[in-house]
Amino acid sequence: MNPSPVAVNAADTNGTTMSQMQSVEKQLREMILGLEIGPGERLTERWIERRFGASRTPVRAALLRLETEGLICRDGRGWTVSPINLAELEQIAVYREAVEVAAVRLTCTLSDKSVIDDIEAMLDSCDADTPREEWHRVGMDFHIELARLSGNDFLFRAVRDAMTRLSRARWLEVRDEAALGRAWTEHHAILAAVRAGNADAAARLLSAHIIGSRDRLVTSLHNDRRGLRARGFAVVAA
Amino acid sequence: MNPSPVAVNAADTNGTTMSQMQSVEKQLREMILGLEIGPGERLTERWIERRFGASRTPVRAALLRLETEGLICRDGRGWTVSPINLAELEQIAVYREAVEVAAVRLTCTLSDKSVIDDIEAMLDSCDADTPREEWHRVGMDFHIELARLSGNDFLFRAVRDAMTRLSRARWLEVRDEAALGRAWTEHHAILAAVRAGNADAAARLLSAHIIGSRDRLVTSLHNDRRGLRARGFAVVAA
DNA sequence: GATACCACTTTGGGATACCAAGTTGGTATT
DNA sequence: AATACCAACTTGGTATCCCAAAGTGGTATC
Repeated sequence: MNPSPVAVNAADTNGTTMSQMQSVEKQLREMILGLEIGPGERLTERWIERRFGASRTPVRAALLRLETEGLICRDGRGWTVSPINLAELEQIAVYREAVEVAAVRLTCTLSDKSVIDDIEAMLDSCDADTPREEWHRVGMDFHIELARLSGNDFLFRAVRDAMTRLSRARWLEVRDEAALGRAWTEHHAILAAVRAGNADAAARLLSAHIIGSRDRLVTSLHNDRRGLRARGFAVVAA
Repeated sequence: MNPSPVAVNAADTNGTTMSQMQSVEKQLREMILGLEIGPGERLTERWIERRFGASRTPVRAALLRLETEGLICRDGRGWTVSPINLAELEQIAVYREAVEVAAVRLTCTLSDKSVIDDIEAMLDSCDADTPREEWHRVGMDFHIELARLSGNDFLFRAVRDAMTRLSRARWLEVRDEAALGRAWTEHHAILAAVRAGNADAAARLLSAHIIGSRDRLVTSLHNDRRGLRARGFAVVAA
């Protein structure tokens, strides 16, 4: 994490040049989500300026946006990468349960079930050789894409934002292979219920999946609290 | 809406001076929600600078925040006050139903029911002499405060933000006195169910209330579409 | 009269200068 | 050695300046 005073002007997938603000926002978000900047770490606008070769105007705009995402928070005067907050993780799970269940119930009423195939293909793209990072991403995208199918933008954004907030914690989790396989199985079961148009079953399975994941996540983080703190990560107890 | 080049540095309830950014954000939000700036109207950073006597940095920060609230949106190059979008209103109602029902179910499990009294008192503070504007505010705050009781910050914020987005539309609605009384009655019925700890009943009543309100709101706006457009308000059809 | 063209204005994006408040490190005093 | 104090530095908040691009209006040409 050494400042390199080199302007990096990223380009989006269309090849068009992003604004400095978007560039800084994107890169900083990736550094935070990728734990290159640890939870609880202090941020100064000046450091970000030098690190990304941008001036303060786009840096501050990016910080404001990341604040609304909950990835950083004000620390009196100054900015801090949001700590991992176990109480918050539990609350998010309840929130997710509400919006994801509502979304999946909507999705079950859809006539066109073919879009389910895309999600199933995404799940099946993971096998024993797939790196953990990819499992992690697919596990998140499953929930996000499933919510997108509901057609309700607010439910979709709620799920996407909640998964973003959970992302770092899920990555920190000391997760054994069995847990990954378990999630994979549960995801498939949920999809099967959606495909059958069985809203009640899909809702029940999804709800149990979310709450179960939460419990394992919180337990895992709680047990590994010391290890995480030793790595310099701020973990706030529930 | 004439620019008056006078710096207005508002103060918050603590008497401490707000930053320019907060001041601009607050005042601009009030102008938008109060329909002093109509839905669909164009905004320029320069106009806001002059209007509030602030410079561009705080103005741009305020605009970024209001964008995440959905009150304004980018218009290519430039900003526009978000139009009233009937399709969006319908989606928000589904979103509200999900989060508010989840919140009220949590609230029903609370042991301390005395906090319910505060909300009931708020409802009862409205009578025949109360101005419409106050009825409007209390009607929104009922839902927000009920969600706050759940103790879940994400559900609370979701409800608060959704109500903010609905605010302008509800204010535009051509609402007869009977509808106001109807909402008041339904609010009381919901509170009674919560007080009795009857989560299923509370959920059912709240759900019906939200969906019923949505249908009346959308119908009202749809019928009055021409009148609203004549007032210069952009209303996007569902 | 219609249209192509060009100078001028306005706009948002960015860079930088300045300021007040808060830290920090060193120094003089006890 | 402990402490009170002060100067220099750092930081976020703000104002201002510059720039490229998009819009605008007038004009010359056909």
